[in-house]
Amino acid sequence: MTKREQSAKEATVADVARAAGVSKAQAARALGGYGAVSEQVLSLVIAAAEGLGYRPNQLAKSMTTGRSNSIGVVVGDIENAHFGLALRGISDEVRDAGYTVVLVNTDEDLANEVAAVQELLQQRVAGLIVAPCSSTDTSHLESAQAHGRAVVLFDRGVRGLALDTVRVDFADAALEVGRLLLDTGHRRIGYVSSQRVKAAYQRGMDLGLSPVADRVDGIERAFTEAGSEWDPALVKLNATSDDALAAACAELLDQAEPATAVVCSDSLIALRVLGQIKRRGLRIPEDISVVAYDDFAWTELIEPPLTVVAQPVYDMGREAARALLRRLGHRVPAEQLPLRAHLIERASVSAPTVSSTLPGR
Amino acid sequence: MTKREQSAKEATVADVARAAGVSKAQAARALGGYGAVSEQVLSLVIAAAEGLGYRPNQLAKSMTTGRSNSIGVVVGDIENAHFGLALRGISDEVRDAGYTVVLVNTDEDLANEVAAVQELLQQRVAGLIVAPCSSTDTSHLESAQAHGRAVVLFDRGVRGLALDTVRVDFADAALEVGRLLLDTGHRRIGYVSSQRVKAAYQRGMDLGLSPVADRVDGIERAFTEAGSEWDPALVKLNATSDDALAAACAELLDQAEPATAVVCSDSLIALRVLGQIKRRGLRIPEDISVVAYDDFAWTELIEPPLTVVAQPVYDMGREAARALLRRLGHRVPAEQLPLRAHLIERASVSAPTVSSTLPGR
DNA sequence: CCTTAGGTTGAGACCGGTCTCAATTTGGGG
DNA sequence: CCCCAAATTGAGACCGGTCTCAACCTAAGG
Repeated sequence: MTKREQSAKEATVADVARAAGVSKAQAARALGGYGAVSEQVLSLVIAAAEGLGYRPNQLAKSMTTGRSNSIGVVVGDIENAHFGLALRGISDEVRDAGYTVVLVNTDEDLANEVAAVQELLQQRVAGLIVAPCSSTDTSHLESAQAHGRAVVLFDRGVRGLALDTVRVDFADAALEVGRLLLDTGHRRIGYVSSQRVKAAYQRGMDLGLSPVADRVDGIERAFTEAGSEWDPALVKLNATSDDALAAACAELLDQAEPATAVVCSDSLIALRVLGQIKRRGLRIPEDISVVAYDDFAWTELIEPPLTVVAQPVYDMGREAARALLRRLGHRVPAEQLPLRAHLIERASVSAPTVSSTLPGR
Repeated sequence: MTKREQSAKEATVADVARAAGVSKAQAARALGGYGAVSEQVLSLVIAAAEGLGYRPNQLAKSMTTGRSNSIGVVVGDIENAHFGLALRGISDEVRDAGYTVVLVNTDEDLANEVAAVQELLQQRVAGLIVAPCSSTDTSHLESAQAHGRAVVLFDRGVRGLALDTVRVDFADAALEVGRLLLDTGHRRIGYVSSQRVKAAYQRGMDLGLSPVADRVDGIERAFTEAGSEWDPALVKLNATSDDALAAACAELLDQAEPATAVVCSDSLIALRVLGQIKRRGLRIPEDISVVAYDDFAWTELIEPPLTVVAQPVYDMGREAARALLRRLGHRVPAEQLPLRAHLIERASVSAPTVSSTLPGR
C-alpha cells in the first residue's frame, strides 16, 4: 500500500502534518527528531509519514542549514588504482558519518581542477579532499578555505598553505631504495614520473611537497652517502602521455651509457615502463633492474616479481576522510593510522651486468 | 580585489540586486540568463556580481527547480579497475552536460545498495546509474523509477524491469572462448566468478541478465556444439572473498580429475587465481590454461601473457551516461558506441599435457 | 493621436525544510 | 487551590534561488 500514491509528487512535511492533524512545525520536529515532541504526536506523525511514504528532501535540509551532507573529492585520475583504493578508504570512512562522496576527475589538469573546486563549492559541499595537480597554483584551494569550507590535501602538499595534508613519508623508504640500488652496483638510476613541471629536472629543483620530491631526494641522499656521482638528468618527469613516457624511456635506455636501473613513480608508470622494456627485448633484472612505487597485486605475479615500495593507500584515504570529518566538527575516534611506506624486495633488482660505469664508492 | 570581502558570508542574488540598484527578480534573470533583461541592467548586474564575488548557490537552484545537477553512480567495488575505468567514462560524458557524479560503493552488498539508492533519491539526484548486485531483489530500483527518477542499469540487467540497460553482449566472445579451449583439447574447464547466488551452480540455473550468464552459456554451447560432455560443477560462483576464492580453486585444482583450464570472470579474480596457481607451483600454460575477462595492461606483461576477452569498459561507461542524459531530456549527439567483446589470444592457453580425460568429440 | 503588441520591470509567492518566538498546556510545590 | 517553571504546540519568518503576474514603457500600425 505504500507503493502507489507517491508516484505523482513526493510527500512533504506539510503533507505529513496535515495527515497527522498537527502543525507543520510539530511534524518537522517529530520527523527530524530535534525539538520537544509528545509521545502521542510522535507516533501520529510517524504513522502518517509511513503511510505517505515520506522521504525527507536532503536538498531542502542542506539549503536551510547551509551545509550539505556531501563531501567533494577531486583526483587526477580515477583509473589509477592508487586513487581507486584511496577513494574506497574515503568512502568507507565518510559513510558512517552520513556523508556521500561527490567525485570529480581532473585528468591532472589544473584548469579542470579549478573548475571542479568552483563547482563543488557552488554545490555547497561540506568539505573537500583534493589531490592537487600543482604545488604552486593553489589560489582556488585558498579561496575554498576562505569561504569557510574545510579542505584536506591528499598525496601532495602545498608549502605555505595552512591546510591539513595527508601524505606518506617516503624519506626512509626512498633512501632505502637508493641504497639498495647503489649497493647492488647501480650508478645510473633512472626515475620516471608523471608529475608535471615546467622544465626538465635539475638538481635542487623544487618539486613542492610531493612524493616525487621525497623519492628523488632519497636517491640523491643515497648517492651522497656513498660518495658517488649522481646524474640528475636521469630523472624524467612530465611522463603524462604514452608518447611522453616512450620518449623518457628512450632517453634512459637507448643512449650510449643507458640507465641500469629504473624507478617507477607509480603502478601506471611501471606498467608502461615494463611495456617499453619488453618491447626492447631487455630482460629484468639481467639487463635492467626495476623498482616501482605502489604494491598492487599484479606486481607480485609478473616474471620476475617486482621489487616495490608499498604504501598504505587505503589507510591514507581513510585518514584524509577522518581529518576532514574532524574539521567538520565530528568527533572521530582517535585511532591514528600509521602511514609508513616500506620497501618490499622481490626479484627485479640485481647487479648490472655490463658495468659500463666507473667503479664508485 | 575580488578576494577579501566574501570571507564573511556568500553574496546572494538579493545582495547583487541591491548593489546594482535593480530588483531581485531582474538580478536573478540577468544572472541566470533566462528572462528578458535590458543591456543596461545586464551589465550593471554582471559588474555588481563580479564586485561581490557572487557564486550562485546550486543547492537553492536545485531546490526550486526540484532537480539537482548531479547523478548518482552505484557500483559494487571501485577498487576494481573495471569500475574505475567505467566511472571515468561516465564522468567524462556527464561533465559536458554540466552534471557531477555522486559515487557510492556498495561492497556488492544488497543492503548497502538499497540504502545508497535511498540516500541518493533523498539527495534528489537527477538520475542513477547502477551496477545492481542482485538480478532479483530490485524493488528499490523500481521504486526509484516510480519516483520519476531516471535509472540506467550497468553491466548487469534485470529481467522484466523496463529500464535502460547498458551491457556488453558476450554471446559470441564466450562461445569463442569455449571453442578455443575445446579445440585445444580441454574438457575440464573451470569458471570462477564473484557473482553471488544462493546455491552452487547447476546446469540451467538462472543467473539473470548477467555477463556471467552469457559467459557460462557460451562455454556450454561450445560443448554442445562439439558433442562433448560438460561438467557444470566446475562453475564456481560466490568467490567474493579470498577464502571463498581459495576454496573454489582448491575444488578445481586439487582433485583427482582437476580442471585443465580455468576462465576468470574479471581481472580481480584473475589476479587471485594466478596467485593460487603460482602457490601450487603450476605452470601456465603447460599445467593449466588460463583465460580472463577484461583486458587490463598487466595481463599482457605477465609471463605468459594472458589470453583475455577485452570489453570496451570506458565506452560502456560513456554509453550508460548518454542513456541517462537522454532520459533526462538532453539531446545527446547520436554517435552510438559499439559495445562488443572480443577474444585476444596470447599465450596462456595450450593443450593439456596429461589428458586425464576422455578423448571427446 | 489612440491602440496594441511586445519588451522590461518589480512585487511577491513558492520550493521544503529549519528554527524562533509567543501562546498554551501540564505538573509539582507551597 | 494558586503559582511558576517546564514541556508542548502552532504561526510564521527564513534560506536563496525561480517564476508568475500585473504594471509599465516603448514603438509600430491605423
